[in-house]
Formats: sequence, C-alpha cells, structure tokens
Amino acid sequence: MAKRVTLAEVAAQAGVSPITVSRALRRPDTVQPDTRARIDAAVSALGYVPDPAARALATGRADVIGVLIPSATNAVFTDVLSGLYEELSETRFDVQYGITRYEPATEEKLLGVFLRQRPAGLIVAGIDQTPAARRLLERADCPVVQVMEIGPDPVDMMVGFSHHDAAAAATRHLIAQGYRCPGFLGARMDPRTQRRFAGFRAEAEAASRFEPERCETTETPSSVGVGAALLRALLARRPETDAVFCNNDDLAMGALFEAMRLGRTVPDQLGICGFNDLEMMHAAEPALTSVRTNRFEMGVEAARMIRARLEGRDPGPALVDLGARVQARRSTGGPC
Amino acid sequence: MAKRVTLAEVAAQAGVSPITVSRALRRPDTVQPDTRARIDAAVSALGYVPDPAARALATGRADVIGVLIPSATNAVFTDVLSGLYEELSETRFDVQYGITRYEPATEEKLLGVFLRQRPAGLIVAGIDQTPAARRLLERADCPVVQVMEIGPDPVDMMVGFSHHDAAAAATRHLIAQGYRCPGFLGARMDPRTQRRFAGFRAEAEAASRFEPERCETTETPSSVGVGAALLRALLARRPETDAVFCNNDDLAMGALFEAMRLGRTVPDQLGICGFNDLEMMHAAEPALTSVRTNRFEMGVEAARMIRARLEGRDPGPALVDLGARVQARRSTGGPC
DNA sequence: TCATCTAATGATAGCGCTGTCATCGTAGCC
DNA sequence: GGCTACGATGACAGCGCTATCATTAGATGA
Repeated sequence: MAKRVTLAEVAAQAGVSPITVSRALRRPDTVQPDTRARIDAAVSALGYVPDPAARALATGRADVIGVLIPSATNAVFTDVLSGLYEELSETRFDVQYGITRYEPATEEKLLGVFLRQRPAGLIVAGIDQTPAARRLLERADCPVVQVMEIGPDPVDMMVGFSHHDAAAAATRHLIAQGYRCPGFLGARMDPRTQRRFAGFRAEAEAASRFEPERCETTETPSSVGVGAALLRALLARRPETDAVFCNNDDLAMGALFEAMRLGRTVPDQLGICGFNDLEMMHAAEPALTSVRTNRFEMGVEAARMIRARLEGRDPGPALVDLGARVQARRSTGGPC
Repeated sequence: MAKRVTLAEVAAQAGVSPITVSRALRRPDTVQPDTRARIDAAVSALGYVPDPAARALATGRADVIGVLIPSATNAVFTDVLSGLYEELSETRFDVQYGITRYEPATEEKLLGVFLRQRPAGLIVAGIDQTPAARRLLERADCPVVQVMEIGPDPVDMMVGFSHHDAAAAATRHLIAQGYRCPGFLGARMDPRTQRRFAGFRAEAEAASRFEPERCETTETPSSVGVGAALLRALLARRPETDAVFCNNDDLAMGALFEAMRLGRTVPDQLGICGFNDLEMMHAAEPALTSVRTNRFEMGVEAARMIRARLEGRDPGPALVDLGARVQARRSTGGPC
C-alpha cells in the first residue's frame, strides 16, 4: 500500500545522481553542504526510508546484531537484553533474538539462521557452545561476544563473571554467618548451574562442611514451586540442614515459602541465599540474601564492545569481568 | 570467511537452471521428483542456505514477523513471545522484536523500522496505539494482530481478553468471599491498567463497596517492592481495608510480604488477589489467588492467524477472546 | 497422423542499493 | 602557465534471488 520511495526518486528530486544520495546518507561529510541540504530536503519531502534488504544485498552485510539466549522468560536474560537495547536503540543496528531453550542443537540451528544474514555482530549467552557451534562462531566474520559468564578461551570477546567464584563467595558468606550444615538446591542442572554447584562444593569442602546428601537437585526447569519441593525433600532427608544456597532466586523464594509452611523460621532455623538478586529478593519477608550480578551492565558492555569494533575504535580488553557480589540480607542473619 | 554458496552454484552442480533450484526449494511439487532429488543432493553437498536479503529484495517482502511489546522483562509479554515461538520456530519466518518501553512515541518509531522491511506480519501488544501508529498499521499491507487485549475496532485481527471484565470477576470473587472493604493497588497506570481499575470499580460500586480512598496507585513501574509500599500506604490511611485487588502479581506478592511485616494475617485479616497468575502465585504461603490469563496461547493463536492468512487459509474469526478466569487460592479464603 | 493442450524447465530482466573506478573542476605549486 | 593533487560527483556493474513470460517435450484426442 504505502508506496516505496527509492533512492533514485530522491536523487531526481534533488537533481543529483543516486549514488550521491547514498553517500549523503551514509557519510554526510563527503558531499558538499548545499548538495546535502538539497538531498535532505528531498528525503523528507518524499518520506524516503532506505530498504534494509537492498542495502544488505549490496553490502553483503546486514545491520543486525543477533542475540542467542536460552530463554525469553527468564529475567536473567531479559535484563541483559534491556542493556543491549539501552546501548543500541539509537544506532542503525537492529537486534534480533533467538531462543535456544537451553538446547545446544537449537543454538546451532539458530546460529545458522543468523549467520546467513551476515549479521554485524553476534551475542551468545554462556560459554557452553557445542564444538560445531563454536566453529561457526569462530568463522563468523563479525564481532562475537559471549555474555553472562567468563571462562578460558573466548571465541572473540567475553563479558560476564565467574559463576564458580560467585557461588563460592555466597557459600563463604553462609559459613561466616555461622551456619554449619549448608545444603544446595539446584534445578535444570546445565553446565552453568554445575559450575555454581562446583563453587559451592569447593568452598563447603574447604570448610569441611560439605555433605553430598545435602544437595538436592533436579533436571526440571527452575521455578518457585520447584524450590519449595526441593527444600521439602532436602529437609525430609537431612533435617540438620541449617542453610541452603539456592541456584537461583526462584528456588530461594520457593524455599522461603516452604520453610514457612514447615514452621521453620528464617534465618535462625534456616538460612537462605539465592542467586541473581532479582528485585523481589529485597522486598521479601524476611528479605532474602542473594548474589548480585550485573546483568544490565553486561548487555550494555557487550553492545559497546561490538559497536567499538564495528566503528573501528578500540573495544578495550577482550575479556571483561563484571564480577558479582553477595548482597547480604536478613535471610542469612545466622542460626539461633 | 565462510564462503557463500549461491543458487547458481547449486544449479550448476545439479545440472539445472537457477530458477529451477529456486522453485524446487519453494514449491517442491512443481518440479519433477528426480530433478528435485538431484537438487536436494546438491544443496546439502554444498551446504547451500538462501540469502534472506536477496529474497526480500526480489519479492519485496521479508520473511519477518515483527513484534512490538512494551517490555522484555515483564513475564506477561515474554510468555506471549514463547507462544509465538512455539508456533513459528519450524517455519520460514523469523521473529523480530521491538521494545516500546510503554512509550507511544517509541512504538511509532519501531513500527517505522519494521515497516520498512515489509514484514510478513506484525504483532502489537495492546489496543492503545497512537492515531499515527494506528494509521501506519492500517496501511501496512500485511496481517496485523493486536494481542493481550480485546476491544472494539480492531486494526485487523485481535487476540486477548477483556481486562475490565477480568478485573470485575476478581472483584466479584473478593466480595463473594465475604470481604467488605476491598481496596485496589496499581502501579504504572497505563490505559490497560486503567481498564482493570475500571473493572474493579464498576464491580465494587455495584456492590456498594467502592471507596476511592482505598485505591492506592503510583506511576512507578510495578515491582514487588512497590506492592509492599502501596499496601503499607493504603493500610495506614484506611486500616479497615480487608482485601486488595492488585493490578498484577508482583504487587500482590509485595502486599503479601508487607502484610507479614505488619502482622496482618492472610487471608483472614487481609485478602489478596493478583493478576496474571504467574507461577510463583501457587507456590506462595499462603498460595495467592490470581486471575489466570492465557498468555502463551495468545502467542500461539496470533501466530496461527498470521500464518493462516499468509498461506491463504481461513484465519477464522478476526477477534478471538481467550478469556481469563479467577484462580482462587488460600489468600482470598475469606475474612475471619 | 497432426493439432492441441499441459507439465516441466529455462531465459531475461529486474528488485534498490553500494563498491569501484572514472571524470570533472579547481586550488595549489613550481 | 602548465602541472599535479584532491575533493566532489557520476557511470557502471552487480549483490542473490524471483516474477514473468517463453520454450520444450510429451500426452491426448479426432
């Protein structure tokens, strides 16, 4: 319906050749100011908007930044997206998402979908790509940023933090607060979760407080309800447990509710620590301790790095550790 | 890096002309089975993937379905997205998002961004587009679905439910449970929220139980913390309030925690009802009543309608009411 | 047997833009 | 004054695909 206005029509209106219009739009400093003025006038008079497909075909490069995340409903990832938006919304780049559903095969497939568009940049969550996916990323001739986590051997650039260390810090906090029988609650035991568990375990073992039977995990995706169920199972088997490090905040929230149901008071009869520090944690009663991670900033930083590379500026170090810190609240106030 | 394989190369390998390859891929039934077999073999031997930009340029139509939602971090919208994915992930269509941040101007701008790509379809959240945005949508020559809500005068198609009626049903439930002084908690009072408020008000007035001073609202975006603050303010001013209808589940959760802090027991001293029925509601202690909306199904249905139209099938009625129903739980068990 | 029709395939010409090189005019310099 | 250098603009071709029409071969019927 809305008739498409082409470059050529703008050029005719402005009395110049199409290529000059193209240049005026992309690198205004390369055309005479008065020419540019005429062109700008024609552009707005005709309501010209460039056709991204034509541009992509001509340049062999789309102004698209592809983002691969495991889930669109997990606040952890959507916070990163918000950061990306913040940095990218006023640029010529479009963001395009793919949801991997935590399935490596889907990630590979979506990577193919993105790659065929020759994206300007690629952002992928995590460091656990399949070998095939990794090869694709390495061959992609565009900037690539792995977000959420840091590890050895980045494909290209990396922004995140060590989940192992963050979990270890949380465990240290529990022990420092006087809890003697810490347990672990985990759902969807993917590699990232495993590394958090490893951090818990390492620290608990260092304090001689590790007990495998106090680790309750499931392959089920995480949720508040699952957190409640896990705590119930854990306490049934190991009633001596006096604190739980939960793999994420949903589980922690579920654990809190379950503790209420069981009549176990928090924090004196049970310490609870979550992971991610979603907004609800501080508002809970008692307020829940969690590990604060800088998700929004990860998005901003990843976008910034990609932009810097694309615009020929120095993107700075290829590996950025945004850290994580324990946000201590009442739920880990210590045993009675 | 990864060298691009073109249609022409596949054609050469298969010993046919490029156009035949194009046909074999798009409408396999129009080429001889053995020709098709040779082409398929060549495609996989060479690892050919079509270039979406070239296709878009040649057809004047991109295989993109644009989605405009207010927020990427609000579970309400991401659930719709999941539904879209479910229906679209095995098709040739890509989903592309725009986040409007609840700003009509941003919505207009993003609509322009999408439109210039000549998308195959467009999905927008809500029915509160600006006149300009509405005009753009009407002129877009592609299927358009408004989701999340239904109302008079759809741009094209619509899938959702009446927020007014859903809120009224929740209010009716509170009154039926015996609560006599119902209040309202609302954050980010956008038009959709206003309609929920109107539903609450209409029903409360019908029962002669409406009291403006028992309505506590803020322009601040919603969160668990805000829910707690609103309840505190409400109860300070109107201690007789014996139930709250919360505009969404975050507020309800915050209200629950605040009630705990204030020593006000739920449900006998205070009934709490949320809206959306996020997973956490059923896991809370006490479990929280909420209004269940079919967000995932909305996504599925919207995508289905668009596909039907694009594939020349009958999309069925243009306005689909997916309804909403009160999921009663312990938090509205009735006053003491 | 020959005209007529249909199914399968091909040739051609763009879609709207930009990379590359060519052209033109003018300023600057010896 | 004639030369180079350079900034501004333009001509041309082509990115990879598909719409359109043309062509071919085989099937059908009188």
